Amino acid sequence: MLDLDFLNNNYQDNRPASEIVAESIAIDILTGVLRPGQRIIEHTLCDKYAMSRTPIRGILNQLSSFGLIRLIPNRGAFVTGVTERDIDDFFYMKSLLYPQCVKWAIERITTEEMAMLEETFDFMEFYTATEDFEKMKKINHGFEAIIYNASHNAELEKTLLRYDFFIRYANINIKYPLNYLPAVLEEHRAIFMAFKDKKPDAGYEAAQIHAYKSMLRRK
Amino acid sequence: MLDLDFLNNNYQDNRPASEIVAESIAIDILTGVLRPGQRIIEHTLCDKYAMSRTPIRGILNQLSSFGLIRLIPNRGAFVTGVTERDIDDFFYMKSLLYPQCVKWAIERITTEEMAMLEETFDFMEFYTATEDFEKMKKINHGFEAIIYNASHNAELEKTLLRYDFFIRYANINIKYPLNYLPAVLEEHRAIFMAFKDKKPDAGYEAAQIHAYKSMLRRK
DNA sequence: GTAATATAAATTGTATACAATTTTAACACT
DNA sequence: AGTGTTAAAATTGTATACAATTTATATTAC
Repeated sequence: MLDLDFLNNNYQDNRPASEIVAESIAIDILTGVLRPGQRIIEHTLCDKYAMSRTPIRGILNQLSSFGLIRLIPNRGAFVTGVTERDIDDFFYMKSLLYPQCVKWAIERITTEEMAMLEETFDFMEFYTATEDFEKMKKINHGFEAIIYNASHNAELEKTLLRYDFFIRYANINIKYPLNYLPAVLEEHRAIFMAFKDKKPDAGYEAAQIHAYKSMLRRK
Repeated sequence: MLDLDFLNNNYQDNRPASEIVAESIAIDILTGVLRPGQRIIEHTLCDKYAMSRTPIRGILNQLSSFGLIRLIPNRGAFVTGVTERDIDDFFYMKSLLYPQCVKWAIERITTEEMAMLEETFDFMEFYTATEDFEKMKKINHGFEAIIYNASHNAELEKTLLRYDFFIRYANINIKYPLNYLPAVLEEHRAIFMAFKDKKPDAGYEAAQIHAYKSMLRRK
C-alpha cells in the first residue's frame, strides 16, 4: 500500500521496492514533473526504475485507486489533475467526517491504542516546546492516524488518509508561522482530553473546532 | 474499474473480461461464499475463471482498493469482513457527505448533466406510478450517481459510490414495503426542485432529510 | 511425546515472450 | 492541399517460466 509518510523522506527503507517506486511516481505527479492529462507509457517507467512491466502495472493500479492517475482499458494511464478547488473541497470533506471519526474512536478505542495516543501526545507537547516544526508536522499526522485507526472503520480510515494525502501535498510549500504550533497543540489537547475523559460528544466538538481553524489557517 | 451496477445483472457484457471476473469475485465475497478472514489462493481463481495469474493479480489489486480484500506482501489476499456495524457506519458517513455533495452539485452542475437529471427524475415518477420496485431501485441509484458526478469532485464521487456499494449489499435481501416508493420519490423531488431552482442550501437540507429518513427505513 | 530444526511443497513476486489493440505514418485518391 | 485508407510501429493485455518467500511436512534431539 501507499505509505502516506513518504513526503517526509527520512524513514527506514526496508519496504517493498514497489512501494518506494509508487511513492516516487506519486511525487512526480504531485510536483508537476508529470503533468495533468499527460499519458504515462509503462516502458519509460520500466527504464527509469529498472523494473519489468509486471510490477510497474501493479503500481499503476495502486496509483489509480489513489486517484492520482486514470487507467483507460487498452489506452493506458493518464495523470489526474488536482486543482486548488479540489484541495479546498478536501479540507471541507475532512471537516465533515473527522468529528464523527473522533466520536467513534472515543467509543471504540482499545487500551493499547489509547496508550499509543497518550505517548504520541507527550511527544507533541515536547516538539511544540522545542519548536521543531518538521517533527511536529510528522507527529501531528501520527496522532490523527491513530485516531482514524481507533474508529475501527477501515473505510473511514482510508478515506481520511486519502484526504490528508492531498491536503499535505497542498501544504508542502506553505510555511506556517511558528506561533501556530501552540495553537494547534491546544486544539489537539482538547481532543485528547475528550479521549482521556471518554466523552465522545466533547471530542466531536473539539474536532469540529480544530477542523474549522485548520481551514482558516490555510487562507 | 469496478462497475457498481453489477448486482442488477441485466446489462450488456461487452466489457473487459477482467471486470466481469472482478464482479463475480466481489459477489462471492458479499454473499459469503468467500468468508471473512479466508485466504484467497491466486491459482484457484485462475482455475475457476480460466485466466492466468497476471490478470487475476490485477483484479485482486482492484478488490483491495475497494476494501473487499486485504493484500499482505508475500502472504497473499485475505477476505475482509463487513459487519452490521460497518453498514450502520456507512449510512451515517453518507448522511454527513451527501448533503454537501448535493450543495456542490447544484453550484457546479452543467447543462448536459442537468438534462440527464431531469430525464432521470421523469423516469422515477413513472416507475413510482407503475410500482416497479426493481426498476425504481436502479433508477434511484442512477439519480444519485448523476448528482455525485455533478459535484465535480472525483474523490467525493468515488467515496459515496463506495458507501453505496456496501449499503446496497446490506439491503440486497431486504424487501421494503411498496408504500415506501412514493415517500422516497417526494424526498427526491425536494432535492430535484432545489436543482431546478438553483438553491444549494435548500438542496443541502433536502438531502439531509432524505439521508436521515433512509437510516430510519433501514431499522 | 514435545519442541526445535531441516527439508520439501506451495505460494507469491518478477521477468520475459507473445497476442491483441491502439497509435502513428505513409500513401493513394479526389 | 485535404481526406480516407492501409500498413507499420508502438503500446497495452495475457500467458508462461523462473526466483524469492512463505507454509507445510518430516526428521531429529531431548
